[in-house]
Amino acid sequence: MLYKRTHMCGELRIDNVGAEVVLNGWVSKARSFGNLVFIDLRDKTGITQITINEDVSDELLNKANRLRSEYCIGVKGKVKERSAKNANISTGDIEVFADEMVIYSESQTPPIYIKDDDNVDESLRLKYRYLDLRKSKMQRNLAVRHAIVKCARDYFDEKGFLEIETPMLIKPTPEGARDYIVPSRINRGFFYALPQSPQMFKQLLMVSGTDRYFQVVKCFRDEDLRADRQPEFTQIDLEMSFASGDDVIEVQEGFLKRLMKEIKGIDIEIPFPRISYAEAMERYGSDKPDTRFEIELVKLNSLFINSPFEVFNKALSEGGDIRGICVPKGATHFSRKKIDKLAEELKHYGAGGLVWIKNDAGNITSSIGKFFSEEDLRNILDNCAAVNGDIVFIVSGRTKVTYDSLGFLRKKVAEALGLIDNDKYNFLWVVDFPMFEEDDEGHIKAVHHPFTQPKMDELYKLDTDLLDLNANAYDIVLNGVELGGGSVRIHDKDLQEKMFKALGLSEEECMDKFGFLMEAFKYGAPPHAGIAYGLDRLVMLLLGEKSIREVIAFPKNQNAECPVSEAPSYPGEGQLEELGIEIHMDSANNKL
RNA sequence: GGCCGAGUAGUUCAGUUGGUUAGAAUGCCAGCCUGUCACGCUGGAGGUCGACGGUUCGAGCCCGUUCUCGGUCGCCA
Repeated sequence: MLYKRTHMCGELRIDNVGAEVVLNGWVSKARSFGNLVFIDLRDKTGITQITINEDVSDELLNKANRLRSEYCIGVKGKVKERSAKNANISTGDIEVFADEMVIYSESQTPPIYIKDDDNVDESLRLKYRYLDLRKSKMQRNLAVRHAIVKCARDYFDEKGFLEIETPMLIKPTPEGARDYIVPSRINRGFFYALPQSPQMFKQLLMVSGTDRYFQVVKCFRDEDLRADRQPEFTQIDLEMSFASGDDVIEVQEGFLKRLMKEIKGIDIEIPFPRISYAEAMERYGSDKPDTRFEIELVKLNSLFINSPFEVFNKALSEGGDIRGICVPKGATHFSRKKIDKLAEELKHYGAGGLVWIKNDAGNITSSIGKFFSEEDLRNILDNCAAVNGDIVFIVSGRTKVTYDSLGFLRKKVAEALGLIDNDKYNFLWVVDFPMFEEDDEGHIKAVHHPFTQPKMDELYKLDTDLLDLNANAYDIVLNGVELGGGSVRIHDKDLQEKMFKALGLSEEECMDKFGFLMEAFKYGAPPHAGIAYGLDRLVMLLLGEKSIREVIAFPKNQNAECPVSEAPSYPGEGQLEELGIEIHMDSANNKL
């Protein structure tokens, strides 16, 4: 039996009093007085109180007394005004007096509570995700995600973009992140890869004359997980022909402005500020700076030439730097113990130690007090614009170490001191990324990807100073999180070949990996540029969530497993045999 | 792979210096209850203290190993 519902559980209001209604949903809570039973009936829209007493029939009352949490039921009844109203819920003015009720299915005692502030262990939530998703917060998160995607589709449709699907089974290109590999039965011994991004196909679409492409697309990377990183994630991916970087940025600012208005009801100012990668690193120690608070890095090298503190001398003589940050009103907040703990955390970033100087009510103290006079210490404080009550933290070492440590530290202390305004949405373009960087083994690799066009006026550096060459690339950053990145692409075959060569790829490798793109570039490729957003991160930020798992229906756990279905699993001998695949048992983990 | 944190009832947690039968809240079960909405009252069930090993007269607690989960660094063109 199925009752055809007339309303959702969050809909009925005082105006509906007197109406005969039918509701379907789950028992959120049953409160029984024996001869009077109240049911909080829940669906994704809210809760309606169902009232059942002995006036109708003993059978109905008995059935009501059998109800337990999460039973799935249908109710027919009449809307009445409540004698005791509940201001906490939207339907609190009314209740439905049940005439009939059907129990669609019973429920065992659920392993997690279905309420928003339930701080149950995350692995339990993920295992019983279908129960977790019954929470109103999770339903809201899914709805907001939908609204964001719809907004993107509407906006880009209006701007002349076509949503076009690109293949999910593509050629493995083991550059950068690890691919997920899919065996082919028809081509035994050969494999597809799941795309890390639709990059090359969207460029082919530009060659195809599609002009403006976009796609809401799943992407896959077989790398370790984080709170903001899942092995399968969704991008809003787009590409524009005959477009400069500025053209792309302008369209995106229109999108993000509209998105913020539709989703958050906030008017944000465009155009967004733009800062260069070099400036972002120098001021914030990060290529995705959170600009909601003022703390900035200060380079202090010149203050410590031939200083009595050997550690700083060593850093300078090895070509490193000394940088500091001033934490306003931090002098009393940071005890020795807290500072030691921070120093310990900074070791992750390669910092050998953390030097501090406090101005506590005019009283200057410092971890390097015995090396410097009070006058010297005051001079350092002045250079960091520190005033009474402030504390200055200083890190020395390789340039990257000072950036990474202090970039982390400025965020850490801002959080600790409550300096971050959570209602602020600071969008920011970071531009002029370097084209190449050196990894630890001294290999040259692309910072962005090898299809990124260099700054054309710096092109000569391809032959002289690769590491000094900047890319025509841009990242969109919101509140310290990289929301997306894009670039002007190379559309010239010769330049693309030069890029591959600079990356140390042989002609043979290039043809094998990227030959089809190079081939396409022989037939009139238009200048083009694009960008891709991490949808999950975007939704996370707009909802104020700390993890993208909160905005993904069925996320993977830290071991990249699906806790609901228990993927991945062993495919079975038959399948493997058909694919011509043999598992070396000693290399497989002990789950086999 | 490294580092940090966590693992005790279905769930969230407490558990003192190593000492009798491991507690609380909530949930669950039973009974009573006609205006609750964190309903109330009475009673009850529920534990391999993640696992293994060691120290000890005695281990939830100390030591070692290991497993699981989360955070993070490496990694993420």
